[in-house]
Amino acid sequence: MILSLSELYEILSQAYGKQHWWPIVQGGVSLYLEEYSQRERTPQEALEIWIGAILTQNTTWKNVEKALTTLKEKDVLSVEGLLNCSEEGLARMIRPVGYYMQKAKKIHVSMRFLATYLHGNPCEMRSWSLAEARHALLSLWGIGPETADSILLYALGFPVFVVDAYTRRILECLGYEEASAPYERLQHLFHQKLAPDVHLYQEYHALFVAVGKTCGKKPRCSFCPLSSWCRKSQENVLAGVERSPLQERMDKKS
DNA sequence: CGCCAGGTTGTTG
DNA sequence: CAACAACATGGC
Repeated sequence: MILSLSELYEILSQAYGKQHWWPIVQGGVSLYLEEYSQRERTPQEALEIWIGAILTQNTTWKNVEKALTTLKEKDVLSVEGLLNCSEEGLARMIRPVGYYMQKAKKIHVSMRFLATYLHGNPCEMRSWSLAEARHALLSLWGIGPETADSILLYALGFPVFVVDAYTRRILECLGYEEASAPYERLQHLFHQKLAPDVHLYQEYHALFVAVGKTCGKKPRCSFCPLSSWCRKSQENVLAGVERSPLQERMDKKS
């Protein structure tokens, strides 16, 4: 039998502990505070999460941290502040995240939306229905399903499950047929099997990222808490796919 | 030097 | 609708 989604959560939760997502950047470092799960995000925090969700598209968080730090130093991490920057100027400030021209434009599009429909306050979206809010986000250029759901779940506190590349990879390793299904179908699987609990969804997605880092395209099965349930683990050990850094150097020489 | 990272959009069969 | 290119920096 394959692991149920509830069992999977328990295993990851015990292996990695509380993740306290989504982080807020302060003094150049990311803070993962317990209080985030005990109160609603402030408008300022919600905006930072919104921007961060765009910046982190196909990029490491470390680079997003740098960009957010620069935006704070320049004191432009606000709807008005960002709209007062030219897209070129904004692009320069977020350069480390890559795709900076596109992302600068994406940020402007979102900020114009916030200024026009929400008085510049993302938290006002909490009075919308989940369906309306999600539809509005997806209509914005630069916001796809994962970014929309990250904003809904982490900035606004809607009970939506965030699906990402790691989610697919892990589920595939565990033998789930749905792993390659379209985004909404995979999301439906989680909504169907788990209670609509915001805190659970926030932690669960963060845990997928945590375990996903040990199970990249270079699997490190010996450090993975899922190895005994994982299809690939056995194959990798037998086929010698998992290499130590030393072995990898040897491979390159020959 | 090559591959990859908490995706999205536009183009093509 | 699936497959693919383009977008681009930083870390290992």
